[in-house]
Amino acid sequence: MQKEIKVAIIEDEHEIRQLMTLIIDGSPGYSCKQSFDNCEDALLNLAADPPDVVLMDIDLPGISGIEGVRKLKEKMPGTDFLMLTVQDDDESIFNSVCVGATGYLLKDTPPAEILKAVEDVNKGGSPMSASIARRIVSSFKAENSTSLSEREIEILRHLCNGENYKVIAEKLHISGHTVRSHFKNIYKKLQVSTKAEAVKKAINERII
Amino acid sequence: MQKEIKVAIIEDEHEIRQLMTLIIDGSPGYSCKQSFDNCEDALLNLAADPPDVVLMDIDLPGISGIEGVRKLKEKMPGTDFLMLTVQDDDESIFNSVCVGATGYLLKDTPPAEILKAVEDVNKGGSPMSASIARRIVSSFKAENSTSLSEREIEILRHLCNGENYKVIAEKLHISGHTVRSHFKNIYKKLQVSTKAEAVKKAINERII
DNA sequence: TATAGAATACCGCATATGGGTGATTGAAGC
DNA sequence: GCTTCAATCACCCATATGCGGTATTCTATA
Repeated sequence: MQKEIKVAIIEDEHEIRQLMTLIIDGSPGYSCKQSFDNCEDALLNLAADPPDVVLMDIDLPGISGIEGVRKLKEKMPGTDFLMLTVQDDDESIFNSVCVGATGYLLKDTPPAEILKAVEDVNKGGSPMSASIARRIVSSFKAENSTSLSEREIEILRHLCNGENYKVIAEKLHISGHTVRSHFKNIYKKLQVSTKAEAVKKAINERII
Repeated sequence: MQKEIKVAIIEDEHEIRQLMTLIIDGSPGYSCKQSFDNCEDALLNLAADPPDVVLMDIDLPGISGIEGVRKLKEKMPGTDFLMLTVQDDDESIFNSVCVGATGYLLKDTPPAEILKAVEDVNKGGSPMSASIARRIVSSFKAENSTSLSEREIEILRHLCNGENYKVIAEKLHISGHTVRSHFKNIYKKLQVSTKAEAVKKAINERII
């Protein structure tokens, strides 16, 4: 058997924290010697003996779990963070993974699956509750069908590289006037009126 | 028990296809009455009786599995696609989820887990092999270290909404001059020189 | 306490940009 | 043969933008 997986818990509700601690510490292959009811204490004490995996709640008094991951991750880059929360809104999910959480479980996850998730994280995976995974995967899906012509997409691509009309015109061997005409049509089709919006839309809708 | 989950397989290797068909069709709660060794045939026949889940290989003769998902998804928007492939490069993974695959398994996944994944997909999840999930989650992680101040990030956010200096100034109750000063600093820090580039960088590096 | 950085504010200048309008050409489709 | 549309080019005008400066205030933090 491999080395025991060292787990820490940050969770403000005593009952849940104690229950989780008991479950983890009582399971062979896992240990949980550190638990906190807020991020501030964790920030002061956790880095002294970094765990392999941290189970992190989001709705905490003081520093939120998301902010906590960001700060703790700096001190313990080798530790994986697994969110364990009731929050299932997009903002919480995406902010969590953006700051470095490697997994995201909802609190209705049965204990056996939480243990499996901890092991999974430790092995290099990213366990997520089914609905969370779906949302993350869906976020990649292209919302196709913007009726931009080939040429317009080409120009949009140049725009995204920060090139101005003149440069684009030179690269495409057309006049600046033409580039501007294309831009006007692109703006109309994308329903925007500035370069900034066009770039945003181009990236978010994966046109480019 | 719920309705049987109807599964279809698209996989060019006969042995694997037959084996998978047998495993799925032989498992209670699952049926597999349709299997193809290429996307072309699937495109002609599958939509007549859309399955719940399609297990899709990527490396196929003719139309690739990724292109196949894109085309089939148009015809059968209610069907979920689960990639089952040896390809574990970033391009395959991200292209798959971008065209609409809802799960991604590597071929070394044991049959029991494949069955579980099919069920998971059908329930609204997005099963992924551990290393795949990690890669997708990691793709969100902000490569921090853009030392933008809070205020600068706030201004960048407004920029991404297509607002110009004047509008941003009004919204933040500061003068246009100040907004422009902030922009200068933002450009310096991001090493860009236009709004378009700034927006691109802001989105790609998830600063906003 | 000294220093750095953040946020604020201002000036001037050359150029880029967005809006409006209009025209020609060639290929695709009816 | 006619229509439509993408692609090309053109002009006018008001404003926005990027770049070069300079300066004050406040707050961390070394």
